[in-house]
Amino acid sequence: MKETRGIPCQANPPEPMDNQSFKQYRLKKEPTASKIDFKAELNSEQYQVVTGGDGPCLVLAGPGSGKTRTLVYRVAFLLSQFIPPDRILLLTFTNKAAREMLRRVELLLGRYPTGLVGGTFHHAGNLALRRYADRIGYRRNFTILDRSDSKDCLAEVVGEMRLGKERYFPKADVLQGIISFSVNSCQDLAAVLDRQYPYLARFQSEIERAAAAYQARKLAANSMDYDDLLSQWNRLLVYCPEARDYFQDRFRSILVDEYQDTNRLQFEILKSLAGRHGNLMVVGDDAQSIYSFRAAEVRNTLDFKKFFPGARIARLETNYRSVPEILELANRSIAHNQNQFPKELKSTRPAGPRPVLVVTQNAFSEARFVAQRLLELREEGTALSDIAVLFRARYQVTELELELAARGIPYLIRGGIRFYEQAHIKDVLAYLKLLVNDRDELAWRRILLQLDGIGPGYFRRFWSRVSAAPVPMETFLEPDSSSGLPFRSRPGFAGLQKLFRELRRDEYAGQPAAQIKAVLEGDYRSYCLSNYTDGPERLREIEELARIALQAENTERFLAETVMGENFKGESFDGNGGEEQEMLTLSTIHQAKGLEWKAVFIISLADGRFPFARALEEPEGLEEERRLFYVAITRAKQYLYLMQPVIEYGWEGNQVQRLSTFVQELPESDYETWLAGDSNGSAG
DNA sequence: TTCCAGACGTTTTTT
DNA sequence: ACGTCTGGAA
Repeated sequence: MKETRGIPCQANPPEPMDNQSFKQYRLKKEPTASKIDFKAELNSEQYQVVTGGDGPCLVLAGPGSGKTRTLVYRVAFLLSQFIPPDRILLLTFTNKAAREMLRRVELLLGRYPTGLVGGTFHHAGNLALRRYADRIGYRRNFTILDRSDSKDCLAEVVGEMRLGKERYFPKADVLQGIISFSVNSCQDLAAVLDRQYPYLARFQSEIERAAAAYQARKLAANSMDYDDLLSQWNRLLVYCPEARDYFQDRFRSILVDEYQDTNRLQFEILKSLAGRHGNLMVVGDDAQSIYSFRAAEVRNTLDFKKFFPGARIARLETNYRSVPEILELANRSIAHNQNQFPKELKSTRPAGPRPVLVVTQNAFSEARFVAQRLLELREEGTALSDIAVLFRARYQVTELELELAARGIPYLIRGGIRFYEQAHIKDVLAYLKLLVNDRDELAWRRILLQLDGIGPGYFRRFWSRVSAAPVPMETFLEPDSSSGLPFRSRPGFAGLQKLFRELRRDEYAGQPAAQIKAVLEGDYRSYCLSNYTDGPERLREIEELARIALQAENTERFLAETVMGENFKGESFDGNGGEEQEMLTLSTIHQAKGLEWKAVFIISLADGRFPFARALEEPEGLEEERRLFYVAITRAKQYLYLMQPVIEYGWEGNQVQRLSTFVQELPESDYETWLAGDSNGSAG
C-alpha cells in the first residue's frame, strides 16, 4: 500500500504529460475496471452518478446510501474510460474515511491503481508541497509539527515576546485554536476574534503579532503545522503558476468524499485545482456535517451550484444499511434541525427489531449491560467485529473498558490519545526528524532537553548559535559545539554527537527502522527506563514503531505519514497486534462516520454528556450535536441500543441526570424501553 | 537555570 | 485521576 500511493517526491521539475506512458497504464495495469458491468452492479441512482459526464457534480447522499461505493465505482468508471489513474485525485477528510475509500478501490479493482492519489486533504497537501515547497520559501524536506509541537512553538513565541505577562492573555492552547480557525476559515484574525472570542478582542494586535512570529518561526525551522499543509498548498496554487498548471493538468478528475466537512480553505484549494476543467465530483450529506469546530462550511455544500454554475446535482436517497425502524428514528431526530436540505430516506430492508432505550443506574451498570448484551449477540451469531460502542467523548468509555478487560473481551479503541502523540514516540521521531531536517527547532529542543543540566535557557543559547550556521547538523557535530553549556551536560552531549555521527553513516540513509534501532541503542533505552514507570512497555511500543517503519519508503515519508496519523489503523496498539482477530470496536462518533455495524450501542445518553454541555455554548451547537446523534444512529444496521445512565458518579457527589434531549424529543412509540435489571450498581 | 514536588484545575470532536 | 503550572531549593 505504502509505495503505490501518491506523487513520488522527486527533485526534478514535473515532466509534461505524454500519452505514450499513459497507454501502458491502460493496457497492462488496469484491465479490471473495463470488465465491470456498472449497470448490473449499481442501482439506477448510483448508475446515473457513476456514468455521468464530466463537469462539476454535487451528490447529496444520505447515510447508508452507498456513497463511498458510488465514489469508488466512479473511479473504476473513469479508469474504464481510459483515464490513467495518476490523473485522478481522490480526497476525503479523515484518515479513517481515506483508508476505507482506498481499501474499497483496491477491493473492487483487485489491486491499487498505480499512481492514483488518494487520501486526506492534508496527505495530498503534503505531497504537493514535497514537490514545490521551495517555490514559496520553504525547503522540500520540511518536517511536520503535530498539535502539541505547534502549541509548544506558540508558547515559546509568546514567552519570548513577553505577551504572556498580560493578565488573561490567551494561553497557547486557545491561541492555537484561534489561529487555526482563522487559517481554515480564511478569515483574518480580527474577524475570528470579533465573532467567536469577543472577550479577547482587546488583545487583537498582540495576537496578530504572535501569529506572525509563529509563522516566521515555523518557516525558519522549515517545518509546517497541520494547517500549513493546506494553507501553504493553497498559497502554492495561487502564487506559483507553474505548480498550479502542473496540478490542474495532472488531475483531470477530482473526487471528494465527505464534502460537507470541507472548510473554506479546502474549498479554495478545490477551486484552484478544478478551476480549468471543472471535473469535480463531490459527495456529501449536510445532515452529517460534524466538524464545524474545524471550520467546516456547510455553505460549501448548500451553495455548490452557485460556486460551480451548471453543476449537476444528484441525490442518493435509498438506504441499504438500516432496518426501517432505525431509519425512522434517524429521520425523526434530524427533522428537529432547521438548517438542512430535507431528505426523504427510504429503507430497502425488511422490518427488524425496534431500537431500545436501556435505562441503567450509572456508568458501571451501563457497562455491565453492554458487555452482557454483546456476549448474547455473539451467541446469537453476530461477530464481535460487527458490533460497536459509540460515545461522544473519550472519557465516557473508561467504565466500559474496565468491564471488558475484566471479562476478557477483546476490543479496539478508536479516538482519544493518538499513538504518535505519546511522549516516547515523539522522542524517537525527533531524532529522525533531525536527520531529515536539521533546522527543526522543536526536534532539537525535545532531544536536548532530555540531557541532564539542559533546560529551556541553555537550549535557547545553543540554538541561537547553531541555527545561524549554514548546516546546523555539521556545526552540532563539531567537537567544541557544547561550549557554553553547563559541565554536567557534557557526557550526554557527547553521547548525542556520537549517536548522530553513527546515524549519518550510509547504511542508515533512508532506513527509518534502522535509525530507530540505533536511537534505542544510544542512550534512549536507558532514558526511557529511568524516566517512565512503564518504561518496558514503552520500549516495546518503540520496537513496534520500528517494525512499522520497515514498510516505509524512506525516513521523510515515514515521518510525514506517522505525524499525519496514517500509519496506525487503530491509532493505538491492541494487545495482540492481530488485525484479523475478532474484536469489538469502541469509537468516538466522529471517528465512526462512514462505518457501519450490525449492532450499535450509544452510551452516555444523558444531557450534558450528549449533547455535550460545552458544545452547546456555540450558537449552532445543539444542531451540530443532533447531527452527531444522527450519525451515531445511522451506523446501525439491525440492532440499536440507546444507553442512559441515570446517576452521574461525579466529583461533587452523585447526581441524577436527565435523559438526553435527543431521545426525549423522539416519539416513545419509536423505541422500546428496558430497565436494566441489576440493582447493585456499585462503583467498583 | 534546572529540577522536583505538590497544587491545581480540567476534562470534545480531528489533521 | 492526569497533565500543567507554580514555587522553592540546589
